[in-house]
Amino acid sequence: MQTVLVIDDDSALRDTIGLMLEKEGFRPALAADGKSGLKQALTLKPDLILVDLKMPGLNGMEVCKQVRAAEMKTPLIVLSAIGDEFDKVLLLEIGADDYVVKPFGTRELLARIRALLRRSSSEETRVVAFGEVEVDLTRRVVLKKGEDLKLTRAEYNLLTYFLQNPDRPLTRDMILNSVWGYESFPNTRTVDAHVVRLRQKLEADSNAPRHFLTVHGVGYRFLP
Amino acid sequence: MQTVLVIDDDSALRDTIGLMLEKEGFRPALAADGKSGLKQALTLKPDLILVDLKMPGLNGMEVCKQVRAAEMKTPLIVLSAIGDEFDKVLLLEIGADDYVVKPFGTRELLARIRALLRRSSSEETRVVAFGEVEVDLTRRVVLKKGEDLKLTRAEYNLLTYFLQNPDRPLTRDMILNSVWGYESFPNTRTVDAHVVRLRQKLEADSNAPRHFLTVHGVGYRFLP
DNA sequence: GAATTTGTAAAATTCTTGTAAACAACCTCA
DNA sequence: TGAGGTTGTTTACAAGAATTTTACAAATTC
Repeated sequence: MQTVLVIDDDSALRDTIGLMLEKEGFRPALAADGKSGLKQALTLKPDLILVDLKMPGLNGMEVCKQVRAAEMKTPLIVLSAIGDEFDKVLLLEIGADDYVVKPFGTRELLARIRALLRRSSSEETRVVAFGEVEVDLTRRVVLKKGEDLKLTRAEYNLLTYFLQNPDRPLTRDMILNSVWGYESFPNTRTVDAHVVRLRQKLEADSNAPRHFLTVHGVGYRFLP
Repeated sequence: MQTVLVIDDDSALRDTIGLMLEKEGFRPALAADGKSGLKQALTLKPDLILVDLKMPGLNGMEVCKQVRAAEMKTPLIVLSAIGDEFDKVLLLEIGADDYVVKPFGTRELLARIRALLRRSSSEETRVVAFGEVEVDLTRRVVLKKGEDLKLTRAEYNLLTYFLQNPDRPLTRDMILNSVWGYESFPNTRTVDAHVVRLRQKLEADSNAPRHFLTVHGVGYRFLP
C-alpha cells in the first residue's frame, strides 16, 4: 500500500483528502503544518507528498526545498489557492513535480496523484537488491529482510557508490574522490571505518562479508 | 563525482540545469556558447556533455562533430527546442548519443543523463587469455580453468607487466623498475620468488613452465 | 667440476586491515 | 544559548596477510 503524506493547515481539507485517499486504497498521513510535515516526510518516507503552498511557518515551497535538500526524490504535488501568487516555473525548479489549484475536485487530484506515481515509478525502477537487502534510490530507503534500516548520509552515499560500481575493485582514493568529493580530504582509513559499518548493518554475517569484500592491497569490491 | 558540461546560450536554462545537476550530485560546468564549450570539453574532459542544438556561432551539431573529431568518446546529449528543424538520424550519426526536446522536465533529463552514463561506463571488458588462464583487467580477476584464482597485489602487478611485454626477455632490473617503481629497492631475488608463485598458481605444471620461462643469465620471458 | 645462476620453502619483516574507542563537528530541541 | 544526541573522522593497536630475505639444493654454463 502506498503512503501519501498530506501537509495542510486547513483541517477540513486535510481530512477530506485523507478520507478520499483511504477510500481509494492509499494510506494517508496527515500533518497540520510545514514543520511537522517535513519531519514526517523525512521519517515516514511516503510515496508521495501533497503540500499546501500557503501555510504559516514553513510554507509549501520551503517544505519542497528541504525535502529535496535531503536528497529525497519523493514525488511532490503543491496545492495552491486560486489567488496565491506563485511562480509555476520556480515551483518546478525547486523540485515540485506538479501543482493543483484550489478549488479542485477529488477526482482531479486523484488523477494527478495516480499519474505522478505512475510516472515516477516507471521512469526508472530505482530499486536495487542484493542479498537480503533492498535499496530504494528514489525514496532513499534501505530495507534488510523487509525491515527499515537507518543509514547515515555517509553510509548511504558510500552504498550507492558501491551499487553503481559493482564487481570491480575500488581503491580508497577512488572512493574518497567520488563519495566525499574533492573538497574534503579525510584520511583514507575513514573509508574503512564506513565499510565496517556498512558490513555491520547490511551483511548477514559481518565477519564473513559476501557483498562488501576487501581486495587486499587495493581497496574494496562490491558484489551484488 | 561526475562532471557534466552544459553548453547553452540561454542563461536561465543553463543555470537551472546547473543547479539541478549540483543537487543530484554531479559537478556542473557551464558554457554560454559553442566555442567556449568546445574548449571546456577538450580541457575539462567531462563525463557527459549537454549541448543546445541552436546557438549563435558554433551550434550543437558543430560542437558534437568537433568533440568526436578529437576522438573523445564522452557521452553527449543534444537539447533541442520543440520547433527546431533537425534530423535525428543525422544527429546520431555525427556522434550524439541522445537528444531531449524542450521543454523537458528535470526528471526526464536526469533519467537520460543517468541512463547514458550507465551505458557508457560499462567499458569494454578487457580480457586476455593464455594457456588455461583468463585475466579480466577491469574486474581484476584471474581465472584458471574457469576457477577464480586469488592473486596478491604484487603477483597481479607482475602478471600484468608480463602480459604487456610478451615474448621478450625481461631483466630483473627492468621488472623491478616497472612493477615496483623507483621508490623501493628490494633485492632482485624478490622477483624470482614472485615468479615462482606465479608459476605455481598459473602454470599447468609448475615444474615445466610453458609461459613464464627463465632466460638464464638474463631474467624471464613471458610467452602467451 | 667449479663457478654462477636459479628454484624454492620457510623465516623474518613489513604492510594492511578490522575494529573499538576517542575525539570533533554538527544538529536539534528545549 | 547550551546540553545532549548524532554523525563523521582520526587514532591506536591487534590480527592477519603479503612481501622480502635467507639459506640451501638444484640446475646451468663454460
